[in-house]
Amino acid sequence: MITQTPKGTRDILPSESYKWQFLERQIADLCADFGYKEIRTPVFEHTELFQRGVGDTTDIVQKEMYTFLDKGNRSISLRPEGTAGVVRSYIENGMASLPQPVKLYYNISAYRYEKMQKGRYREFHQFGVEAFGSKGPSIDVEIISMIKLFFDRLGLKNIGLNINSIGCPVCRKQYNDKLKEYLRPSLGDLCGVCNDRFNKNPLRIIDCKEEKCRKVTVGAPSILENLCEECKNHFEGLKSGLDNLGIKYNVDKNIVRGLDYYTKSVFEFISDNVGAQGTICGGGRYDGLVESCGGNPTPGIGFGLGIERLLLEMESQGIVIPEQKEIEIYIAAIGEEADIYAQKLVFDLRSKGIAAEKDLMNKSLKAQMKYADKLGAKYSIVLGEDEIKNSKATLKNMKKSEQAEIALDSLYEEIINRR
RNA sequence: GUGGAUAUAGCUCAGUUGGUUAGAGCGCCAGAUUGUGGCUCUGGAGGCCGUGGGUUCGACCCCCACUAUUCACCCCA
Repeated sequence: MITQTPKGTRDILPSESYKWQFLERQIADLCADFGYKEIRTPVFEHTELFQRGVGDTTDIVQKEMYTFLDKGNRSISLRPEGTAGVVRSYIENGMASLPQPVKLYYNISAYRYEKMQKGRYREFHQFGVEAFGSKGPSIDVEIISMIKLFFDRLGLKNIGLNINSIGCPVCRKQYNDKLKEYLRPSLGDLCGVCNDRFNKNPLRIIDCKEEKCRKVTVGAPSILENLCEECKNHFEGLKSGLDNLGIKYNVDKNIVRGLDYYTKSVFEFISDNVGAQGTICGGGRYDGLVESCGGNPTPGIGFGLGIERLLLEMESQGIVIPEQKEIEIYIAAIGEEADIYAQKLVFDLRSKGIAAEKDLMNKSLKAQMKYADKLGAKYSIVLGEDEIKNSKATLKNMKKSEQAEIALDSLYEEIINRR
């Protein structure tokens, strides 16, 4: 059907769009306070970028990307997340020669071919941040505190923060070997997917929800206890930094994140109101990503925050978002002459920044008043022959039902004075 | 990819053991003595009853398929 949006997409109608605009303003303010500048990258990139950047072994790349050949026979993919494009841009535009760290944010749509569910769409929107060049835990703390403040400003409560460290390539390799050793005898008891994971990414087995796999992994060595000295110190630095800011967190050894590029710190903000898709925000450090995409070795960290899920959470917490500015004055006109006069009056008011409306449907006076009421106009005036002849009219306060005689050429001042 | 639920007006939903012109509330439009909204009343527009087959004298209702929506698994924002 051509009168239906494609699966997993939807229209954002005026009854919703003001909420999005509100969040966009909040995001811009937040990022200004933290010194993050906006970056806009293309909706599509070369498929190889995501294969390299997000990871060949991930579900996202293997089965969820919108990939197609363009007319020049290039393999193109719609972005399934925001980080890869930003990393590409960092390298391409030589941002390594900018003052470090480079702190960027974006507010984008992203695309994944997934089965629909509450809080999960094929076209979804993400507010994300990426910071390049800083390897200490202090920027990890900054980024987490930024999200925390964002939620606080929106009035959200009870959003849990889980953190973990998944180590660097060095200690993760050692840990993986240890884990494989532990799991090898019980390989037959693991699910099929985990048998695949055993060679590709054994860390993910810890995260498996299958009952039989959990049984096997109960006593498995944890990555946290097997971090190298540097990673351990980094994680301690993150925790004490959060303590210092009074940010509560829970260490969850099972957070692994589905994207391959993460190293050291990973974190997620969780709600139980959104349904099965409770992760409102997820992120972490990716110290090897810039290099593996072809840049010089550069540490990085970032997060992605799902706008749809955020809105669901705000709704379930009963948070009211202010609507667009109301119509200040409705000018009702009777007859053709008055209508022409009203057109000019409305234009003059609008030119000066006053939201004004007039009839466009040839409605009766009564219907015009009704319409003014539905628009939520604060004031109305009625223009007929007499008013135009005398240059005077009655200004009516719609809420209080009070009326006052005013001169037409002082209408602007009268409205301003009543604000 | 696996499993469940659902599909009637713009929205939220009724619709009798299968029976003749398919209903309500909200919303929209217009009126209720000629120039003033909200409350009330009256009227109107608006439905291929998701699509296609089947059973039946007869299907919104029963059966099958498809499509779409939705929830969960998985994955993730």
